[in-house]
Amino acid sequence: MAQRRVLKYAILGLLSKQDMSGYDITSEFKKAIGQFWSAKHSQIYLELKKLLTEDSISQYIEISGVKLERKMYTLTSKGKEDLKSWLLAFEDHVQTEKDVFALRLYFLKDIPLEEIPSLFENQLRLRNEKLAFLNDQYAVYFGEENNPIDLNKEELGHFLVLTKAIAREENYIDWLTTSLEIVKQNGRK
Amino acid sequence: MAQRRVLKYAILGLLSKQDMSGYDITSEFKKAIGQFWSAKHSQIYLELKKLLTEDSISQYIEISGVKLERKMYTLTSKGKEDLKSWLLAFEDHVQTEKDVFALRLYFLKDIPLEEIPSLFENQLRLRNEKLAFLNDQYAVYFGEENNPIDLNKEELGHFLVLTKAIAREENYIDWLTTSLEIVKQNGRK
DNA sequence: AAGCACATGTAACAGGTTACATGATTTC
DNA sequence: GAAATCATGTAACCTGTTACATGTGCTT
Repeated sequence: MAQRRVLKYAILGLLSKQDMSGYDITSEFKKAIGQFWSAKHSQIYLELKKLLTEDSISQYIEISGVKLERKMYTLTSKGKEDLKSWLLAFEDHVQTEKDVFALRLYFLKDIPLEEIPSLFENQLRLRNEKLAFLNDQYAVYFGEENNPIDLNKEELGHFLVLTKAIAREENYIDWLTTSLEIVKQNGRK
Repeated sequence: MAQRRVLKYAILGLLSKQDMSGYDITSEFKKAIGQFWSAKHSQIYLELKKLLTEDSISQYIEISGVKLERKMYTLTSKGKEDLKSWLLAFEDHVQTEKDVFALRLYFLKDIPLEEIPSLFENQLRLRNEKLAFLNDQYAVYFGEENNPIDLNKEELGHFLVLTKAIAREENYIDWLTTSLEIVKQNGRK
């Protein structure tokens, strides 16, 4: 069974930290958590509407400035229950982590040899940019703090996710570097 | 821009190795390439129909046994062109690699401390099972061959994708192991 | 003859992206 | 006053999953 309604639980999880508007939720998906899940504002507003009718969240209005309305959302007790049971569920299998670059490399034989290095170099550039961004984030939030044992539970979730993202990118870059060498040597043979 | 019609190109790529039926394509997604892209048979048959009307592939019938029809598909010259230009395209950004376990960990503060180790252990079990499967595959295809420089171009694609999948799982397992220790120590403080 | 793998298809629904549409507030 | 950001929403379309539906061929 595929994992269903992940966006629902991502939103409930964000709201369990603090009340937010649809716009705030959209912004969160551009930060740390966006490394592992994201959605566009159009989808988020629809999901919020659905969560309201399901009584998992409730809404109130805040005014910014003179008349700009921010629709703020809060978890209901049902929403808290929904979130908690989702967080405690055991996964029975890992889903395919889709990766278009790896897919393309599988079809390597149809790529002219001279085109391959620039494909790798482009990917390396993108991955290095992402890694630099993640390292910046790490420095901002955990720069001085070199012992995660001192973090509170909320910070710890952020820490684990950031270190996961960093490890993932470093591992990707290592594989790209090694593979590029192999392909170059293979081509010279 | 999100990457569009990836399934189309995955199918064209598979057909560039040899003619296949919809069933064969479905089977391929259960092997190495399924680590990076997959689809259900229902979606594959629809996509094949679409590719036929677009003249990217053509169809012929093979009979197995007495009357079981296998609809075989071949790349047309248009299909080969489509595939080639997709393989040479530069990606302008890396997409979010969705990962539900990491998402759940971000919401760690809402998980009771005593439940956390079993969540990690479940994930470790799943990841270790996957790694064992991948290592088996590696042994089957590249067991004796310890020098990828001797591989031909078709085998090289397979090699790179398999080593990528193995590296990904090893990296995941390392992070899980380290993180579980951190969470345990953090909880004792 | 039972069970499993081979083989193809459709329908309903769920999830996600792009484009369209509008207006307020802040910053320079 | 222009531009960027804040803020919310809908419509059309594309992608992907689950369930339904049917039949053949091989192995034991």
